[in-house]
Amino acid sequence: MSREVRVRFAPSPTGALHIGGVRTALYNYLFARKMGGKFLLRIEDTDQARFVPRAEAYIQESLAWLGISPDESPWNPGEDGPYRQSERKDSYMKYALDLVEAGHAYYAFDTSEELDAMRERLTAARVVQPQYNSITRTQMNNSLTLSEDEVKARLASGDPYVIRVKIPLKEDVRLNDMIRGWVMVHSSTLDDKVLMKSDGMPTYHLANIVDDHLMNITHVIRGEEWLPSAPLHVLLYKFFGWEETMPQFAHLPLLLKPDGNGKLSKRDGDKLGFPVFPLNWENKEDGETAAGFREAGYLPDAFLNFLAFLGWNPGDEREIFSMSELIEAFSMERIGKSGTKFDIAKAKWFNEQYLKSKSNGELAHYVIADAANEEITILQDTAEALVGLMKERVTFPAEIWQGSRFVVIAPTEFDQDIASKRWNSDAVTVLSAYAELLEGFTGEYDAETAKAMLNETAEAKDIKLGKVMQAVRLAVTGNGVGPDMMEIFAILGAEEAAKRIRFALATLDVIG
RNA sequence: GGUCGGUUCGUCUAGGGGUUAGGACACGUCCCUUUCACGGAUGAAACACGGGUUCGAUUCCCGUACCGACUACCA
Repeated sequence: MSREVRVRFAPSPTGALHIGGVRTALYNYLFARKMGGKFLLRIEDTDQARFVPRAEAYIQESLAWLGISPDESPWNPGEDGPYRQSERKDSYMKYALDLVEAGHAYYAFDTSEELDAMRERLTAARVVQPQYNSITRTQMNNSLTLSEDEVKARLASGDPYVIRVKIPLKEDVRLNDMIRGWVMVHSSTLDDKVLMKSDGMPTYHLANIVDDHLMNITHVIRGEEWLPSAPLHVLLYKFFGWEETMPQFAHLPLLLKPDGNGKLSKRDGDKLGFPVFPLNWENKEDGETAAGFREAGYLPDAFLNFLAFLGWNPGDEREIFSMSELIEAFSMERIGKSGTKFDIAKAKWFNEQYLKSKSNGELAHYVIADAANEEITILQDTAEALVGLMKERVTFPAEIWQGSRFVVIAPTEFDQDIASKRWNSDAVTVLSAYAELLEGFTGEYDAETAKAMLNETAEAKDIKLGKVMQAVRLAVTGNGVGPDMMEIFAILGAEEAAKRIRFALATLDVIG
């Protein structure tokens, strides 16, 4: 009988949540939903030195922005809480002690100076792997080398100590990773990792096993950087006698730098000019802000779609997926094994696709807000019209207002380059006649009539419309490029169009 | 250095013992067009290398190279 699927995303609140972490959260979420199970969020705050208070809220807001909603979390706890490791602190020592009792762990009193000395000694002796292991522990200060009385005395006197796992000398450790298949490691290459730190907090290795067991986690889906320590985790499950319910592991391929070498990091984003975080993050220490996808203008559903395809694909040629479609199509088997280079051009393409697919009404608020930033108030109808003009030609919402603000603000200056090439006598002839026509016009002025009237005007003067079109655009918008001219006329209305043409006629000098 | 993982167009990838090795992004060309885009069409572009196994290997096995992760009282 199979258990209900329960997965967790377990970030550390040490700063902004990296995009790779967001993808890990997404895959966990998709898997849980696909399997009809639960997705939990657990905060791994066992490192007191690196703790950043605002990071937790950042994680919460990032997931909320993308619609990755945990079924259980510090903010909506279920029955297996608490959901912060710091609040579970008391339970870890008991488990560590159980391991000591069973001979699978031991106390170690070595100071960091002694540890450094040991590593130096081993390096000098050309030991290939200087580490605290089954060989070297015999030369250190621990409950395996010290007498029972001395250990008791040290413990009683409050000497700082850690608890280390006692890795067996010779044992093949194997695990069946859902993405990578069988991975085998010999225990002799593992070291006696610290389980309990001297500050009384557990390390990740102990805490994640204890918590995953207590919280009935069935699948551990995490980044590939954990693969080397996975054998240790398997050993720990065995030592605790929890093999029966040991979760299945799935180690996700890493997100790589665009230029090919190494894990994607914060610095890459700064260097290459794109975000690596979901939301803006202000670093309180240096006062700098790391860019976020949200603030850069990425739509949450587009970003989500992009993220899902970084290492996964549905196996057919579809590319546009909503969250529910992702859930439907998702499967662990279709996650790739190799690292994925981060390609911002693809992210932009997704954003363009989503922008185009949205209604003008949905996007109008961006335009209203951007205009408001310039202390210009525009109506919903106007905003929607501007969206209609621009949404198929931009990558980000901010470009809508930028590319159409001339509709609201009549040009007072004109592109000199275009003027010097196109503002000829033909243009002036046609525009003068068109302005006159518009000034007497009282009918419905839409894109079609605007065009028909312009055509008639040009024909009457025996001038090819194409020859003067750029001049028309220049007169009305001040620019040589932009969205469909007739649509612009329709939004402006006959009166305003005439006014602008008159202004241009009075302002610009005819060439030739 | 050691352990582990990975390697199909520039990038994301499909495929998989016999295929014209497919798609998408980006790029080139053409069409559409009042500009710039959108859109449509089209082009260039890949199985890291060497050995096996096999009638046949890009696909399976081994090795090499390269890339990466890990190698803390951080996660």
